[in-house]
Amino acid sequence: MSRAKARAALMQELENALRRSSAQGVIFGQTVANTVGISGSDLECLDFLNLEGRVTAGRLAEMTGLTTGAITGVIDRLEKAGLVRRERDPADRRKVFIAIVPENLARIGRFYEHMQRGMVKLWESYSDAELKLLLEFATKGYETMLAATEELKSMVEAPRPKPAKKSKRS
Amino acid sequence: MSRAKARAALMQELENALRRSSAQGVIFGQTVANTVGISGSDLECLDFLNLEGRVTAGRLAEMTGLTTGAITGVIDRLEKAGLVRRERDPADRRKVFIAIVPENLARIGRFYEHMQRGMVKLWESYSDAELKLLLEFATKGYETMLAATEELKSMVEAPRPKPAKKSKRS
DNA sequence: ATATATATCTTAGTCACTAAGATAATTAGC
DNA sequence: GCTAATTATCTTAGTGACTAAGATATATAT
Repeated sequence: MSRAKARAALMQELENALRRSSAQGVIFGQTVANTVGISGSDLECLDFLNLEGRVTAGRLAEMTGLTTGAITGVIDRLEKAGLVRRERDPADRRKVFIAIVPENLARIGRFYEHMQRGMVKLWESYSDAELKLLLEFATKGYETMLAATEELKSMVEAPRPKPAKKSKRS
Repeated sequence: MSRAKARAALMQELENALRRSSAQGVIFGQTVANTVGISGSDLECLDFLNLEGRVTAGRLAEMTGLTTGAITGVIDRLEKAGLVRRERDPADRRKVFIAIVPENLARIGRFYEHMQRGMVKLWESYSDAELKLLLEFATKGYETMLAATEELKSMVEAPRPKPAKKSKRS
């Protein structure tokens, strides 16, 4: 096999591996959600809250791609489960910040332990330089996906080049 | 900052980056599905079919974690959209193989093009050795998630150590 | 032959989602 | 300051994908 072909094959393998692991990540998430007794979207929102800290309901809608109405439902369920708290912004009383309730989040952490241990074990097998390479790859991959998502949205949001406002009505 | 601390911080960054990109991957998938006009699960199944080739309905259920009833619906919709075909196994007529219809799949490929280009560009910036490192990481990450998923399922499937059929009734 | 097992499909009911509009608070124009 | 427009969340009605349980059809075992 030529060097170029070998490289193309390597990239194909990498693509498949990334897709497989991405799909498995989705399934893992669903499984955690089932175990906890909440929906996949609910868990996804919790995850965003963990990453970004206290955010408004509207921002959650943006981040997840759900409507604000759906987010209201998500927050209702998470709040009832004691996992998050609504906090009205005193400076702008229209806004509702959603904040995690760390005490109760602990009981979810339990379901990530096995995963966490496995991942740490994997990460530990790499040198600092290798970890940096992986971090850069993950970051750039994220940026690529974000850009592709925006591109796709713009394709779908402007599908009609205008109803062609005919100057002469038929 | 000590070396150990710097390394821990690096790992934390890597974890966040992986979670972010994983979340964005989910959103990208949802966006593609919306654009195509099918559900997220439908697209996920198509993706599995692309990776694994012709598979049975039951295997799709296993792979996605959906019930066989739900898979029937997925296949019905995909078949109606002309994206897959049901093929009864002549050797075991209970089985239904699901096969992609490549001609019609092309119109979906269009929505992956931008993403694909971005990813190829990213991959090309790495040496063969680096690509191998990334492939290994993705593969091991997949295996870790798979194991964690199985572990989680066993936690939930055997939550009660049996009604304890006591040998000596109290 | 009959029973059991396997693979998919059907049915009834549930739950999260969207679209549209209601409510409430803020900002802008006059 | 008063009215209009804007922003942020919530409410409501209706839709669609999902699960659980059981039906159907085929295959294997005793």
